Amino acid sequence: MKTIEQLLESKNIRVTAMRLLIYKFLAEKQVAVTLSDIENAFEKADRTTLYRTVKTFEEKAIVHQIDDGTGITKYALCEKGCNCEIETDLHLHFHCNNCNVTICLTEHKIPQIKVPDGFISEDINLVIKGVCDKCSGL
Amino acid sequence: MKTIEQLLESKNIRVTAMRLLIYKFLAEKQVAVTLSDIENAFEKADRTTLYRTVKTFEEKAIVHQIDDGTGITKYALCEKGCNCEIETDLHLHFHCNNCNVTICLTEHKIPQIKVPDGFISEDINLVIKGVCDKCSGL
DNA sequence: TTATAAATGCACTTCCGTTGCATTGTATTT
DNA sequence: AAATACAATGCAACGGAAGTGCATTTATAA
Ligand SMILES: [Mn+2]
Ligand SMILES: [Mn+2]
Ligand SMILES: [Zn+2]
Ligand SMILES: [Zn+2]
Repeated sequence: MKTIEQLLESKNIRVTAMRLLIYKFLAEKQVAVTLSDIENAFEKADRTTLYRTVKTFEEKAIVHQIDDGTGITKYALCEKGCNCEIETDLHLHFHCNNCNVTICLTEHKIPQIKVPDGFISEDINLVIKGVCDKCSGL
Repeated sequence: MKTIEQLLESKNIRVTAMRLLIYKFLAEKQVAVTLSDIENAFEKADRTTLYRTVKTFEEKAIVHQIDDGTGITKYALCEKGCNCEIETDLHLHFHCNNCNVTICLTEHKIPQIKVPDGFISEDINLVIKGVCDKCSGL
């Protein structure tokens, strides 16, 4: 089991207090978070620092960005072993219309989609909207 | 073959010069357009009017909104016979990373996606990014 | 024609993402 | 340990796009 420090070092980015805190925050959350979510969790930190920290994490494939259609960018930790640098991790994302939460369905990979002749598929974004397990009561 | 006037009347919205122009503009385009695209095409018209016209078209299921992940909302005419009011028309959208164009693949419906127990799927957004037929040269 | 409601135009606001630049902090070299 | 080099942080400001309030114009109906 790698420590967070070791993870950051392995990605060649400096270990700083802020980065450790933000990583831990993301790790605790089971859901995708917005920049504002992080901002609210660390009121003392500057928005820009949080923004750039997340961007750095993204570049280094520590987190991935999620566009769930709400218009607000969300972020979630990558799975261990995911290789976002090379190709997108093609799991589904689910957005709950009731509690407004967005989660990674990492177990559910996006099926192969056939595109018309002449088109080349490089990346796929699939977001399902509906009611989540917590809200459906099923 | 319905005229545009008849279409608008059938949806219970007034036929105005602006609406006819915007409809024709959308009909000519084979690709999804942004509000800015429309703005540039009709420099004399006010942005708000264009914005509200498109919103009206959307409510009446004349156009549908497309979130292609670029962060800028795009719009395209609905197919005749689509029933966006009741349920989303589940066709794919393709975004070309080269020419930056987004198009409706109306013939390509989104396959059935299995969601985990307890989750209820109400709507699906599927965007494929890559190289379009015009750009691929295939 | 007049009354009623919808469409349009202008101004303004809000929100998110993003950048420039000065300052602080960390690591490396001498 | 001190000096150097570079990365991280904080503050301020910007830009684009979406959205709203309100006055004015235009279309429909009485
Ligand atoms: Mn995810
Ligand atoms: Mn479409
Ligand atoms: Zn929910
Ligand atoms: Zn193209």
